[in-house]
Amino acid sequence: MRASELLAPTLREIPAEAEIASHQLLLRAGFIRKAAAGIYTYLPLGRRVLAKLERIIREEMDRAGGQEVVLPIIQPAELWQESGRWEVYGEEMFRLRDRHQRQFCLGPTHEEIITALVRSEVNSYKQLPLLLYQIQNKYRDERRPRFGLLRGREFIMKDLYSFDRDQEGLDRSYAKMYQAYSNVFRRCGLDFRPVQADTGAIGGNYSHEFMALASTGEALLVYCQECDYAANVEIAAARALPKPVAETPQLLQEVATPGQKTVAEVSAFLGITPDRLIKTVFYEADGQLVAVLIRGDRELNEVKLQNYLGCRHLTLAEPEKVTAATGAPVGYVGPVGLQGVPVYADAEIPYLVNAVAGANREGYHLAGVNPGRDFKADAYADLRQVEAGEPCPRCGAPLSQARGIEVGQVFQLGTKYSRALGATYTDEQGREHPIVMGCYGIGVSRTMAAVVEQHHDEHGIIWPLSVAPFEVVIIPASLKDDAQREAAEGIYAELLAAGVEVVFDDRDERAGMKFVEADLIGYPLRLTIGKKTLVQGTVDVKWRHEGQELALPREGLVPRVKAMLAREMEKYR
RNA sequence: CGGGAUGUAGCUCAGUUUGGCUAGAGCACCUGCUUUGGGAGCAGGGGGUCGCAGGUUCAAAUCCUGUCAUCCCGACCA
Repeated sequence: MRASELLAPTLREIPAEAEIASHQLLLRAGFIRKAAAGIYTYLPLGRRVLAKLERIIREEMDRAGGQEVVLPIIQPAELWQESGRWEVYGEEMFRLRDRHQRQFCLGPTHEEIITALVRSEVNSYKQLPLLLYQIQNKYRDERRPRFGLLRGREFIMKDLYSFDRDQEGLDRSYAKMYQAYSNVFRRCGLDFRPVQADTGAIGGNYSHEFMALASTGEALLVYCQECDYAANVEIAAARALPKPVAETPQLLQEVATPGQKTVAEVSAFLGITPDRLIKTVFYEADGQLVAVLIRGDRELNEVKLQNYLGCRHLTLAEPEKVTAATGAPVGYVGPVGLQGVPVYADAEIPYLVNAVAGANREGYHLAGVNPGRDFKADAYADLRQVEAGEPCPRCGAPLSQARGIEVGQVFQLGTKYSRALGATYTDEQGREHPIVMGCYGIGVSRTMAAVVEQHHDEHGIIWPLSVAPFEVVIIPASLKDDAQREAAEGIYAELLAAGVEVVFDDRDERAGMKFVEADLIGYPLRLTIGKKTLVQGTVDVKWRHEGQELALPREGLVPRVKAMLAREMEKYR
């Protein structure tokens, strides 16, 4: 490709809308342009990176036994009504009507449509297991799209669905995909970690997320330095139980705490540490008010709470409802004497001795609160968020914390969709069973952004060779110099003939500008031809990810470059 | 959806408080000359319904009302 013909419009300045490195650099280097909030156009360079990612994904999916299909983006409402998700998905689904007023949606995911296909085409155990996948646009009308490609409303996803006759079959499919995903992300050059994950609204019972480690990631995860335990904090189990306090239980006593409402205020006012407080938080779980108790220095984990309660919707209760239930405003509520509201306490709560909690009376707290004696919770459970440094639930070594970008997730769905949609098979005895399903997603466009988050410097992107839009860029220092132009043209022709993906920067621009742009775009390998190198019979060769520039002989250059590329590519196998 | 902010040239922004000349700058773009190993210099040039719609006024980028869009924080979420 000649740079003079390549549409790669670079921006000198950082677009005001972009906050994080991947968004800024993909815009500046001319890979993407925004069409609307959360909706992007991929320019030629961006399209080439996507193609590289997709190729790696296809190879790994095919190797694991997957078969590629293309499912429709526009899906009929009936299927979603059958599964019950037409209502559940709510505002996040893009909906539309055709000219006959029939309802459709733009597919936010494809479980329904693939299950419908399989129920009509698969009837026998002889047809199982089956792994079907596609690489397709997905549509989710996010309330708040952000961070460029990391959270869009239209995005590219690889989704594979596995169909097995039983749980053992699903376990095998799941293991295959887990391995395939590890291969994909390793080949993309990502520093990633699979973590145990919540199964969320999609349902199912077992799941891992593949996290690309990045400080800009939206997900928080913990992992063990000693063993291979790693989990999203949403579900990471808290195992640390506090040491018993050797203190004599005292009498319950009301203390005036005028104007002191938060944990920080109350603990400072009373001169105690926050871990002596009981925080009482009210939620509405599918419309029912519940009280949750947690130690003052801890954070409640809403995912754990929701999973424990088994409710569909969980929201913080309105302050008015809290007051109606307790007789006191938020900030002064507590478990002692609380009536008519189920109370769920974190597992640490029973270890507290002489704690402080709200008195259910404005301006007052209770001291000397002793769980069990002064109140009884309806249930105790692990409801708090795990923190860095706590012991690993598996081996006890300290946990570390990191942020990650969720680039993939694997789920065991079970029979949720096959039952809802009637996808069954007949076994050897002629009995009918629901097909056991799994689903496995990779955010392709998000992966592109994640790679940039991990591979960039102050000058621009540093693409891993495996996903770079081109492998090599050729920069002649001056095109006006016929000798340089001819030398560059010759190398370009040879590289093309050798099957190297190469851009020849044949634009009549200053060399400095070409270097700056090449660094911004992130071509892995750069060949520079100048006056000096011509005299020496050499070409300057430089990896984008290294500082050192090498002067290699012009003679035998192309085979040498091919060998360098092959060696570099070994990193991504 | 709640809170905050911003919409002026392709991009980054000034001008809006206190209404008043032909609406500005830098970058980008076009032409010419010079330059040519890290986003060149000089000269000339093109490009703007000031998001949109109403309103107030002799006069609106500027004030008022509505509306749309975009971004940030939060809530929510495969």
